[in-house]
Amino acid sequence: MKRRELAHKMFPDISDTLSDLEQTYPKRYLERGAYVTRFAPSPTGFLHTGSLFTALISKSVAMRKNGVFFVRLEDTDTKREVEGAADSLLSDLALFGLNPDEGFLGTEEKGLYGPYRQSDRAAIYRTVIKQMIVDNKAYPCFCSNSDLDNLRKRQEKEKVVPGYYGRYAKCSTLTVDQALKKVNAGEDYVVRFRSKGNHQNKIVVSDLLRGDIEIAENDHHIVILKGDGLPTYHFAHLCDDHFMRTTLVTRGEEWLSSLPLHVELFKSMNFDLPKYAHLPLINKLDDGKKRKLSKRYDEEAAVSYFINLGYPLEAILTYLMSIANYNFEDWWRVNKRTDILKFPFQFENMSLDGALFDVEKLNFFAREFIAVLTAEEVLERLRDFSEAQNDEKLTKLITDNEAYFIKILNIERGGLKPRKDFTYFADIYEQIKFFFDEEYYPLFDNVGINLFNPKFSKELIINLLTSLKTNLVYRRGNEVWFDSLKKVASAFNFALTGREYRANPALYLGMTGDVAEMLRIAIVSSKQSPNMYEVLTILGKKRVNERIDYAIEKLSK
RNA sequence: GGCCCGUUGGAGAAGUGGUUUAACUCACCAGCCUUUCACGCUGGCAUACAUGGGUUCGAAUCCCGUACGGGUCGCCA
Repeated sequence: MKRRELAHKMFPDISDTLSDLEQTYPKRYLERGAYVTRFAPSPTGFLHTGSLFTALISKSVAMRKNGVFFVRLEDTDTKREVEGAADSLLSDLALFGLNPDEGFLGTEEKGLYGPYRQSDRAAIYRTVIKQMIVDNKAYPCFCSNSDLDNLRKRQEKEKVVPGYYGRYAKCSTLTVDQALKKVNAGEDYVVRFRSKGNHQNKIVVSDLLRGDIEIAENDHHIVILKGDGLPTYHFAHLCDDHFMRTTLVTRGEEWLSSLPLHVELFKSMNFDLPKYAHLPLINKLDDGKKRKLSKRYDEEAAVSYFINLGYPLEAILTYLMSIANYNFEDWWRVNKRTDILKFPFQFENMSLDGALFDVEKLNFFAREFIAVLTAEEVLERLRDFSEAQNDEKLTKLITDNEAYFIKILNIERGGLKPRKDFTYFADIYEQIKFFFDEEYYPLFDNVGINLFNPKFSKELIINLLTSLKTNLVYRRGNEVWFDSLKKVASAFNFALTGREYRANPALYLGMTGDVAEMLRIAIVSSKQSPNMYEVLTILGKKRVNERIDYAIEKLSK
């Protein structure tokens, strides 16, 4: 048989058969209703927010019924491969706790269905293709790039669908002898799938999210093996998801249009078609228009953007899940500290149109998340963050002042109404740095000194601060302390309450709040701060007085 | 352009023919609380069912057309 000769000539190294592969990669034993899903990134850059979304859902679905979630590295595009991308993809995935049950893990592989890196699977692809050549389901194509360019131009002129199909599929009509001759002559070739489809026919394909979709049959003779000997995505999908026994393919909506092709591929090989869930894309609003998040233009497209700002990773997942399932937020409200993978994600509860990425909502979840951590947990994470960012100054500061940090982070933390003022970890030190003298003094020089209300004379402020220094009562609680402040204010003819002041502004210089503000500026160099009594207690009377003295000194100039 | 998917207030989104004068969450605004901020509470904003036909006693919900948005048409994935 001539075709066998051709196949052997093209793939002399292959002696295995399809049934060998079937035996090597047997069907998996699974619980009823369990899914085998996968995360299949190509190492062309950092983890994309959309990929994380897909991975989260794949993992959730697999976990539900003791299925399998595995990672396969799709590294067949050698031109676009980025050094180190595979490792960072994997480490980011691990950071998010989306640990695979099996697959490509960087330095090693786990599982019986490997190799899990496509560049290591050449023998498998070649075995399948060899059989396809024998069965006349595929053929070598000798068209050059310029041949294809010309074809496209011609088709554009003729106003027909561009592509290699039907009467345009020149090499599909080559006889086996002709092909053999070219191969023997050492001509370059790719391998194409011989489609039997008819574009006029409609087929029904099924998607877990969208239901049945009526769509034209594929009739394109797509490339399945590239000139470099590596498979294209479509063909790798066929071989890998069959022999890795994937039962549910979760991928972005952009793949929906190639589904007819994939259906034909599986059918032609008599492989069971996996189920598909084409997930909505995450978009962003750009100049009033909605568009897919783009790696190149949108900083929030790369998960690393949020990692570098120190967003709690749980919050990112929480946000993504809130996009994924409408009933998630209800669950979350009572499970704020529960592993998100415990949430029963369901495809039925997913909306079909791509959501706009909303940083504000992410910030909300992030604040909520940090607010329910203990001070120890916050510090632990702050330390991890500063180490990850190579912030030696902050790292050392934390190491040298652990107990102090804990006190600071404990202000108004805990209880039913915790303070919610940290959104991400890069934010924290900025907000609490006034607690450190080396930060406070320059801060007061640059900022604080200018914050005093011009309504009051410097002399008055100095006198008030001086009085506060000696008359404030610490150690007996917030109430007593604030009473002592009121007493000072009152002695200087400030109204006790805003209401009294507003009723008779002519009678007073100001109100207690004004005095509190002066003190606050002198102590924290800002008009805002957490509860002042707590701040003062943490700083200690000695340092408070030093700061007041400093403010007085500066005001006197 | 062909094909496919989608379309409920600024964002996410509930709703599957009558309980809808359309939930809920974020954002925003106001008031309360309050020594500031944050929290919390109360209220509000937002002319929200793309549009035109049809089916029906009745449509956000079913059908058809149109518009708009997105995706895809590679030896990229």
